[in-house]
Amino acid sequence: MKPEPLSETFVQEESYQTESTSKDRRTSSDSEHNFTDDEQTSDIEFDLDPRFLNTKYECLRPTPLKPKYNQSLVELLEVIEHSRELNGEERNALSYRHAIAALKAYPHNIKSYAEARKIIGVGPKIGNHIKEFLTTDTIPEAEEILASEKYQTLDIFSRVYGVGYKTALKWYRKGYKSIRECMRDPYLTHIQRLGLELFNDFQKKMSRQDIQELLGILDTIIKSIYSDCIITPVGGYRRGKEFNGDLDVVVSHPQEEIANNLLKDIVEKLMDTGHLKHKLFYARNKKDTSSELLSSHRNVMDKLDKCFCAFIQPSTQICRQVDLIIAPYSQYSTAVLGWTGSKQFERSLRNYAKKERNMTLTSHGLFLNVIPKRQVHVTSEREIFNILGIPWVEPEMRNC
DNA sequence: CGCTGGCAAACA
DNA sequence: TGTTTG
DNA sequence: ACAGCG
Repeated sequence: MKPEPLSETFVQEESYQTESTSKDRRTSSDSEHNFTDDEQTSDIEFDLDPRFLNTKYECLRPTPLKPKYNQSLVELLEVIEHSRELNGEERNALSYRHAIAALKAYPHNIKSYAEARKIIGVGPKIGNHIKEFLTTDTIPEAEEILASEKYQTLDIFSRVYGVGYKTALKWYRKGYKSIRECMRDPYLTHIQRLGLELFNDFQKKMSRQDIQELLGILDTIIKSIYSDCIITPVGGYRRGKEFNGDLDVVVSHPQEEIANNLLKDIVEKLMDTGHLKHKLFYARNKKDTSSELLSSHRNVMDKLDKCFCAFIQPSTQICRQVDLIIAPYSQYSTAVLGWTGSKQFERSLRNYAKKERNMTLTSHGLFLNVIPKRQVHVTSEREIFNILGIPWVEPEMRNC
């Protein structure tokens, strides 16, 4: 559990923590011109605020939910990012996400094109958008996107559970303009029909209080089955979001045999008690205790069980999306880490593990990529950070 | 200039 | 296998 | 119609 040799990419233990207490001592930010060195390319960050860790790995620095600076710039870039996603331009969207994540973590407002371009992740194209923003206070392309009927329609359709950009585009081309029209489409999958029917409820955000109500129910019911289950809310709720579209929960139990059958038991009970209305997605992995098949002894290659549910919230009677994930005890910490997100934080972590540590991180384990692949046993989130040699990042600061 | 970019698993 | 999910 | 890296 000791940190591996550090690659000097991250050093600063301080300047790191939730920062704030911004005693603006000489951050070079006010003096809008650096003194001498303009051409002194000797070192990496000249102009950049030294509190900012300039890296392509978002997981190495804390990113708040709401940026303190560059907020409207971030919102506009997010419009372009989303538009790229809706057009299936995945790589392109990813580039915007890198730039956005950096701006959210950046400790003051960007003041110039040159400053922006020094940030890893901001290249010529996005740099130009920022330049436009600095003079016009908006980004023309983002405004055009927001005003376009196509974007508005695709945006709505793609929010339906079971609908991605391909289906959204298909419906748009058929001339549908509303959710109601989509419901008459003759080629709906079962899940899409459900998604359309539940659309209005699923669009309603849950307050933290709403979520606490649901957690109370889950806690009571799950513990009535096995009192020593461990129940951990993850997802946006754990990252501190005030309002959430769904609730993700990781459940585990110290005894492997019990954990193996837990999902079935929980789902049955939730059905019996009338809380669970629909199963949107049910993944049950063969626990395959038959020792004959597959690899050598000690196989234990079970993956997570999970069930994405439509769950009635008693106080409001609104249907809520609740994602239940059952993890064997041995995979509990990687499951919690993996399901806490954000999506970009996960991508970054896994990419870092692979590229910088020759390891593979997934929600069901941490592996060393030697031949054959060897599992690294971990028992806590902190231990995973330590092994990867990454400074601890609070869940509330994983919002990249 | 060419390659990579996070992943696994269900449904139709 | 392609599409979608978290 | 993106950006970084080797």
